[in-house]
Amino acid sequence: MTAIDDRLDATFTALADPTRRAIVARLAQGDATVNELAGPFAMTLPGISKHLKVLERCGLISRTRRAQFRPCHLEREALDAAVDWIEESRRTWTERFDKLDEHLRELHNERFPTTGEQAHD
Amino acid sequence: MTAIDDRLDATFTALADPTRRAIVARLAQGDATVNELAGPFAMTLPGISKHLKVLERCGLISRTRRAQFRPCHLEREALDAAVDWIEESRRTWTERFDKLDEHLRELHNERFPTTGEQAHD
DNA sequence: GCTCTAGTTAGCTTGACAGTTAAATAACTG
DNA sequence: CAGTTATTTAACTGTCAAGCTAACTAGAGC
Repeated sequence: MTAIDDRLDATFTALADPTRRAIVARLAQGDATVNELAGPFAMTLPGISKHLKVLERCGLISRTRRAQFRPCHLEREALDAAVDWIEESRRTWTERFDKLDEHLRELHNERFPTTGEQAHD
Repeated sequence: MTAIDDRLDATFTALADPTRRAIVARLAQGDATVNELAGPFAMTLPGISKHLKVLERCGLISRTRRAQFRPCHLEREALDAAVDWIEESRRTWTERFDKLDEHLRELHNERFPTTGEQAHD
């Protein structure tokens, strides 16, 4: 329970930073080295390195080693976890309105037993 | 561009806090007053009030006034925006692999001109 | 071994944010 | 109007994360 929560904290925190979102978006198009990722930003390399560490710690990216390069790779599972959480909330929310809708329709049918089914606003 | 970015920052930041996620989850089941929302938490009311302000500022919730109560209401659009951003990254990512897949299939067909179409693993 | 490139770690400053208590506002109730 | 309930604002504290510079590690190439 708390483990999942911690992971979600980390993922949403990671995505809360525009630099990190840009990095994720870039990695969505393919793996890249740290220098390639740093290119578009007016930020020092250590800054980028820190962002990558944040992304790595929450599982959003992974890094291998190729010669002196450390190519970064996007991992979709952490993204899935974030979407799943949001969708879960949305699902409940929608369900609730479906029930309300149903309830209103029932009320309507009680009042106008044989009238049509339309219940628009 | 930056406006959307700021909104996303705010939304992901809002969702990065477990208390706020719990509040969102609770509100997904229906509107609630500040005291009702505060109930489950070992936190003072001003603390909750602050969290609600964060959620309100990024558009995740809205608040009306009914007597001395201020019922909170979940707004799905901000949730949608967050999911949309993630899905956009995922879409690119998937597209890329579809292309790779296609490429591999073509390579395979070159090598084994008349063999079957299966190219698993 | 020296040097160039790629990247990380260490140490620091600054600013934002979570949480607190105490006091203020707003609306209902007698 | 005085009192009660619901909620916010103000002011303060402690923690944590973003950014920097400077120094370090790791591998490639001469």
